[in-house]
Amino acid sequence: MKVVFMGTPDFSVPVLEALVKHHEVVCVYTRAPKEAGRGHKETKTPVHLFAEQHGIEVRTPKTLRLEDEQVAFRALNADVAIVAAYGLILPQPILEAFPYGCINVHASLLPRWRGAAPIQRAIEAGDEKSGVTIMQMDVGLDTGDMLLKGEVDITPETTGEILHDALSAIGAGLIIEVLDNIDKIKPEKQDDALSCYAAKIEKSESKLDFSCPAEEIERKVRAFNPYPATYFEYEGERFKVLEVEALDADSGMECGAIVPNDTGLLIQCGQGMILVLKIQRQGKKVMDTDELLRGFSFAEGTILE
RNA sequence: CGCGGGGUGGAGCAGCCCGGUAGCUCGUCAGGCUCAUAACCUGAAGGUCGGAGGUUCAAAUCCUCCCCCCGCAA
Repeated sequence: MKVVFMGTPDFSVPVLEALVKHHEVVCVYTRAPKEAGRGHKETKTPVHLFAEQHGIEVRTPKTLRLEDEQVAFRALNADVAIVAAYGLILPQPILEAFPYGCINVHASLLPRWRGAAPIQRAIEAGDEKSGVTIMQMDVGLDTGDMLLKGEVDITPETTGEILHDALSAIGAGLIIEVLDNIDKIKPEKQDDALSCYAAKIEKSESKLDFSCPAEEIERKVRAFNPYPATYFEYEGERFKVLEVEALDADSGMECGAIVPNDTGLLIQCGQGMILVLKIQRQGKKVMDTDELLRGFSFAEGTILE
């Protein structure tokens, strides 16, 4: 099929890669390059770079609301547009531009976790399953009819990164399957009653709140690993926390207290304690906590806020 | 020109501001103690202090340039 691809981050790349292999990708839409990274150099999106390497035309409109853009889009005369974490709203004329419309690769088992950060929210909430839903887009936010799903278990070891990579790969496989059977698949409506929204992750959420139960903190650390990662502050310095173990025991000290022990960095939480296993100091690499503790020590009894 | 931290024996850190050839915790190896041990004791090996210049009687420590890693911000 003749396909237009719309996507932006790393998540989208495997999907694009699969499309390139099995179909004719005539044009790629992605977010415009922006100043990012150290030195604020202009940076192209992962999808942009991939498309360039494969000699595919790249377009980076700021919005698709303008009629000129919509005309240019339709002029591509494709069969379908595949959307995977693109980042721009698609207005009605875009959704209806091609015979098979716009088909979205969404990183959750819809109708659960519609919205921006389904991967992290699923882990954070303690879901036992996640997955990918391929759906026919409509004007709502991830409300379109579902075409195909793929599931994956969330285990106690599943981090945001692991789930992200798994879903990206699953999505790449499913989209090919959908396109191969596009005329046979029966769209299924979403049950709005079962829906929930995966709010965008705010910076402020990265800071750990030790008044929460240890288990909740453990899930959040896992969900946010490696990005944006959780942290706490100690003597004005930021320590990223990449992996913890929740302990079902209490020290009797107040929340956030560094509990004296000879195992490692132990912190009292609202209920239970956490043992920090992987940590990253500012300017340093991620390391096992006991490694850091060979040359650095946290004062026992300090209350982390 | 966005802001900032760091590169010191295998690992993690200190020393650098106030120059005088390197220290701590751990690991490794050997020996000892012990019923035994990840515990303890004794000893040993292991570093051109990221690289190149410069200043100086003397630089890990001061100056210049380069390479690499990372945090914030975006």
